[in-house]
Amino acid sequence: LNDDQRAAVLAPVGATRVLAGPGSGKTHVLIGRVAHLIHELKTPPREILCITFTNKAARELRERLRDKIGDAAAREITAGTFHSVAARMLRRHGDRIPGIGRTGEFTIYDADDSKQIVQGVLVNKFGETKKTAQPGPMRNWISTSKSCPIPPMSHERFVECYDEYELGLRQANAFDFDDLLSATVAMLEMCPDVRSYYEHRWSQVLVDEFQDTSTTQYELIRKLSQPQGSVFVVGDADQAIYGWRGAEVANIRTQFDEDFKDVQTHMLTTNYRSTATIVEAAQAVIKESAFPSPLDLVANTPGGRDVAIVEANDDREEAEFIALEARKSVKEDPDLRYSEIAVLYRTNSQARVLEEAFIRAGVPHKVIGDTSFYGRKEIKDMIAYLRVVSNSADTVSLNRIINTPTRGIGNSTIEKLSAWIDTLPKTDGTELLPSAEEMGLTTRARSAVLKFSQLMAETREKAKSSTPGELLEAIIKCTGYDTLVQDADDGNERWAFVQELINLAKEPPQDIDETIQDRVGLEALGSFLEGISLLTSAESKEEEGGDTVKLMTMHASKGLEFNSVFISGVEEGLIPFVRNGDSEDDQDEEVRLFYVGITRAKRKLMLCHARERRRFGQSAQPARRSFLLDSISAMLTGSKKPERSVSIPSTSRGKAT
DNA sequence: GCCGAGTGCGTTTTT
DNA sequence: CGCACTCGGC
Ligand SMILES: Nc1ncnc2c1ncn2[C@@H]1O[C@H](COP(=O)(O)OP(=O)(O)OP(=O)(O)O)[C@@H](O)[C@H]1O
Repeated sequence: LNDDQRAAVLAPVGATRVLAGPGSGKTHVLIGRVAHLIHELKTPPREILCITFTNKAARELRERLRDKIGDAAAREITAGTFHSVAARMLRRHGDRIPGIGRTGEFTIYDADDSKQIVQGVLVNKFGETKKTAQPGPMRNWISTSKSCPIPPMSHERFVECYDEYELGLRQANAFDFDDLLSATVAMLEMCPDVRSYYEHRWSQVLVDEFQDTSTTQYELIRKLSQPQGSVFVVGDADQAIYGWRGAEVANIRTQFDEDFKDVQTHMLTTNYRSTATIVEAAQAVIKESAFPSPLDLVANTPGGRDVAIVEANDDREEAEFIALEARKSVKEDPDLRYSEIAVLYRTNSQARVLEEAFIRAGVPHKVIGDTSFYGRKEIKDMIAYLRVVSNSADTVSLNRIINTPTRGIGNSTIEKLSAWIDTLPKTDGTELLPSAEEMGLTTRARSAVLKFSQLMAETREKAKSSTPGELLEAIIKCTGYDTLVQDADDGNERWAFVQELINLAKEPPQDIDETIQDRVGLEALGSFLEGISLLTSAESKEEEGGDTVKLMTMHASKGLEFNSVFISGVEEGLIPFVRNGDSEDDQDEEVRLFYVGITRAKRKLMLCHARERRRFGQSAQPARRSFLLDSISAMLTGSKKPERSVSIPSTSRGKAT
């Protein structure tokens, strides 16, 4: 550690703010701080809470702490994202919130699940038809008004729908993503005993990537850091890139200073990651920001010819260049591994061309942030089964699987069934399935329903002594889902996905602390489902994915570092991304995003752009290189290290048209 | 209930 | 262009 880093680590207990430029070693400081708390200040490890941006970052933090503070202590520390930590708090104590109407088995609803609830509201309460209902915009509005301190304009109808939606969630014993944070804050406000518990449970709170915290998250930190006000936040306003989803840069800039007592601020400005040329390029970019932070970054490594601007004729050639260049650099440098190379882009849609090029070139690669696995029908079905077992009130999931595979419970039966349920006295929903005896259905439909409810009852019984994986295997067998999948045309492929999920469900659960946990039973099932709901784009099925080039958005690259970085599509309109009705703040965030991308590179940076790019499918649109490259290019030519400008000649690669 | 053909629409970033 | 979703025929 250098002097500044050490000073931050050794800061007295209280409110500490560390402004850490890219590559300045904020991870080291965080780890050093935890070790200091434990070793010097004798903080019990279990009283330490670390909030990270992804769960992967949390695991890595714990891993690196293991060497410093030992295995036992590392396990006891709580480390996770805001959402994971909040979910955990709600499971344990959420039922104490007056009128909350949820149990510890609540399901976490993602945007799709929420949309289903909204759809139900629009159709059943607002007289919309299945076709006319537009749940999407309504759900977005609800979500923003939940997480926004100043709710957006509210039409009457929205407010009414909001209330019905809330009711729907409650009846389903579910929270949506936004609720996880707001309900937790409400819990701490309304339940003094719970608040007191957590204040003692976590006496030391540390937050990474503080520049991207939302108002609600900040509120949570304020509450948890009481009564000592002992909180250690680390971040960099220049790397704030999540304003569009409610993050407030003001939290790190000014709010923290105002709200906490005697704040000590430390600045880390030595960049240990990148060569001087890369740091200069980054600075040339952040100069374009209207509100740069006061940090003045200094490189620790001399620069060379390690930044290049590359022009290609079109997006395909750009992609091909990147794939071949990646292969070449690994061939030429025996120390360079594919996993030390990253390709960054602005939009996920760019991944396709790039991936195609990597496949053609035979270069091992992995697209990070690809959530299509969990979007697959068979995977969603399996998860829905598990959810219903875990939380029988989960109507969205129940609707999904009640007739999958088909078992004679069609739409009309479901309608009659739910009409019948509405006539029943309100229950908490848990008795919903087993008591299907007296409803007015045909004998056939009734026996189908009874058989199903019996199946679910048995499965729930089995869940008490099974791991999620074993349970899943049992469900697949007794529902006949295996034959359903295997008999399909693409059965083998789809069955492989199911197998993958089973394997995942057999792995030991990963939690925000690693103290002993049951591997069987309903609680283990709940953890498994929660883990899936709260997966971040950084996490994937096969961890890390071996020695492969990583393809991801610049957003997903936050906090990572690579020997070589390619940035694809540095063109007007794409980087920085321009949409109509953009505010100045929005454009500033685009500049910061590019800054984040650039500063991921350790030794080599290639900024690529194409002269034309296919938008979606059809016409190739002409493209100009981004103005953000102008200052970099000027800086490269101005110095003694001339820009290694590469232009790719048109290839004669025949397009079979 | 299932499957295939046809239609319409979309690309900003994600917990 | 590719996909998600609908509708009509079986
Ligand atoms: N005192 C030091 N001496 C040498 N190398 C260091 C020192 N501190 C940090 N590093 C190295 O600097 C690199 C960047 O560290 P780290 O990942 O913590 O950056 P960071 O501050 O989190 O950056 P960012 O904000 O961009 O994510 C790492 O490779 C780390 O090993």
